[in-house]
Amino acid sequence: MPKTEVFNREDVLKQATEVFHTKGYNATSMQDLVDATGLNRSSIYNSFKSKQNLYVTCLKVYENKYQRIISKLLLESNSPINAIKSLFNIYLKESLSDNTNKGCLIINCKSEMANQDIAIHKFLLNNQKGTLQLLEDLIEKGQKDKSINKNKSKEAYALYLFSSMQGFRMTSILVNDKNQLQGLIQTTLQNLK
Amino acid sequence: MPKTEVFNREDVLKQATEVFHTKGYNATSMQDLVDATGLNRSSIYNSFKSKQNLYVTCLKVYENKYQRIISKLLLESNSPINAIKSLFNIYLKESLSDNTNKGCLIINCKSEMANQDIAIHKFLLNNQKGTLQLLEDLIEKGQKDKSINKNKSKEAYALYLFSSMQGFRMTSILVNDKNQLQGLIQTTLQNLK
DNA sequence: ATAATTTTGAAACGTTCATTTCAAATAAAA
DNA sequence: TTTTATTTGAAATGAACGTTTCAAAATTAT
Repeated sequence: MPKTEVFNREDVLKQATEVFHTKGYNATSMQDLVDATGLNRSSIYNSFKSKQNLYVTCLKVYENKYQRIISKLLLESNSPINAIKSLFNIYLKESLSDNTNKGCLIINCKSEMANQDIAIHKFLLNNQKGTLQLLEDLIEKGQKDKSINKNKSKEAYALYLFSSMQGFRMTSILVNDKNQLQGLIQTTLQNLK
Repeated sequence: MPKTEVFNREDVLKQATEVFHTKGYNATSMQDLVDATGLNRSSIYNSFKSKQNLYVTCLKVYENKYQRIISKLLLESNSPINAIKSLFNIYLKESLSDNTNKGCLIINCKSEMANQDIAIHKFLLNNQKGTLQLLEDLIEKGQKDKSINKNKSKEAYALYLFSSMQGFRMTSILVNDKNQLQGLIQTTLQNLK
């Protein structure tokens, strides 16, 4: 009986994410989203409820994308330390290919919204928890196979890497030199060896 | 002949900075600034030209504040590595005492505005250049007095610390546990020893 | 075909935005 | 005290904001 959605939800979210990523939440207007997606205003509200809800949906899609990337990477890597290195290299590659220097959507979100919106605050806490857990598991393995030293606990190293990744993604907004960024990754990881 | 400004410019900038710091640039309205400063709309425009110009002025005041803190700290510290440690500890202290978890004004600015406003982009580049130069000088001294190892060049370690500081300040937005943050500083600095 | 249900388009909602205007108040210099 | 330059207050500017409304179009099942 019902007429069904004609647009491709995945595409629309991709386009909306691109806008939020480039301009941030507050600088993105509903008109920007209408223009970027080609959808009608009311279709957006019909399908995504509100600007804030659409934003959170984009965050989750973005989060999922990286979770899939990381999972794949873990399977491909022969050792935990190489998996970590590959992860940094993905950030490096993305940064170098992004001419608009947008940085990371989730880090931008944290900077702009963490203390302003409780739903987003919750999302960020959950994202952090998951990332730390994943890193802890990796480090535990690395410390067992001796590719990572035992100077610090897995919890300490996980937080270190979590923090380093945020630093790297912030740094690579204004530093676009490949050698410098590769050096930064090396320096960061030398701490674990 | 002229009637002179009655308000205290320093106070007004402090109040405006607080608003920008808490809400970010785009979420801060002129009304917010009027409310926070107690100034009249037209007085703000008269004295600060525009919202964007006021924002940049606040950024510069904030930057100066830290430059003064760091200078003082360099004089007080007996060694470069301790100066660096003290700097991280200042960030730690600020983070723990900031119940609103605002993060760093300049990092928030980079995340929100670096790719949106060329005047701000320029400010950020200059800020980065100054910070890196200061860190390089410190590291050079540390490598001379052997408190910092020579595994990497002073340029590489300066970028590492610059990046680590950004990571730390991002991390401390959602991690408020003193022990964890102290551990993070330790882990970060162990790399230099 | 018809009925049922949803999406769509266009316009309008009331609010808030950054900025401007301008006369009144103010204060230093003459 | 008058002149001169500036700051102030309050109101207004027009544009943009996020969201709602609702009739028309569209699509599927009967």
